[in-house]
Amino acid sequence: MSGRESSIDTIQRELTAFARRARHKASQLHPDLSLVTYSILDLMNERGGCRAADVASYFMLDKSTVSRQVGALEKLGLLVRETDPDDQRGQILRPTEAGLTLLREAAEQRRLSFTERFTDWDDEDVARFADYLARYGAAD
Amino acid sequence: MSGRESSIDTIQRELTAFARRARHKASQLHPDLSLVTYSILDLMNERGGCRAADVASYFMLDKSTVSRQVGALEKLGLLVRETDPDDQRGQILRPTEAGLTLLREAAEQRRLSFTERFTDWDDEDVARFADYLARYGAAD
DNA sequence: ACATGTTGTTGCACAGTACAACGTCGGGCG
DNA sequence: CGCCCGACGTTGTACTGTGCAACAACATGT
Repeated sequence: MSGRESSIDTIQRELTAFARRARHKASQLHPDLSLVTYSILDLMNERGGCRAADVASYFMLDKSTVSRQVGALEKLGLLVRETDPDDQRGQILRPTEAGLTLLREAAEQRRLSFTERFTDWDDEDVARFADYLARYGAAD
Repeated sequence: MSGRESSIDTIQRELTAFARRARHKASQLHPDLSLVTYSILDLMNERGGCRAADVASYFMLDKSTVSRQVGALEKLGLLVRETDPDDQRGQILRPTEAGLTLLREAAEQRRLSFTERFTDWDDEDVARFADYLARYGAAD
């Protein structure tokens, strides 16, 4: 197996292992926000409001799943939905203040944890790693 | 926010997004092997046989979860368990021939898919990306 | 105006997971 | 040696996340 192939194998394996651990770590990091709900809130926030269909396609989730998650988040008062004035079928999702606060806290927790594990990396390596991941993710 | 911090943010976000999509993609790639069972088989294979406790700690799973997954894999004839001669409590898990075959096929599917998305990366970048991921994963 | 497609909701079923209680075995300490 | 504690795995129970299918409401093009 060539060097390139074995590198690709490593990438595959490491990313898979990461995925397998992610749920557990997310629940450790911010117990009141699951990996899914965190991701959804985060996307809504970054996009400045978005529709359920966007969330579904971005995370490759069924729309029914998103519908329920959104319902749960709304019940918790973390987001609001407004019917899209331009399209009465759709609705626009936005985090509430409470949602934003929770999101910020969770992000802070995550950042602490991530920062800690990069202590022995120098800046250039961190930057390059981020670039590679972004490049990889962009094609997802 | 410093460049380093924003890089760490990117890493965080990309890894999380990846994790959210992983299950779906795994089921696309090899429908008869879930992300979990694939990972477990793969670990057993790479370690040349291992105990359930190893799997649990490696993937941060509860031992009951592992026990059930292993049970399922055994029922499918993909692995065998032998009681550890050195410690009658434990058991050593090994993929069967059928398990190895399935694993090889799945790995091939994955490799194709991964290879495809790295077509426009040059060798050095792929190698460095792999190194970074391995380094990251080692601290997990 | 009607057929077709898009957006979200609901009913149903199932996989994956955790936690707790338990049986079994191994190892250290009196 | 005999006991107790700890490690390994299994089973019962409950919950979350997920997908698929059927549906309702709205939009769009002909």
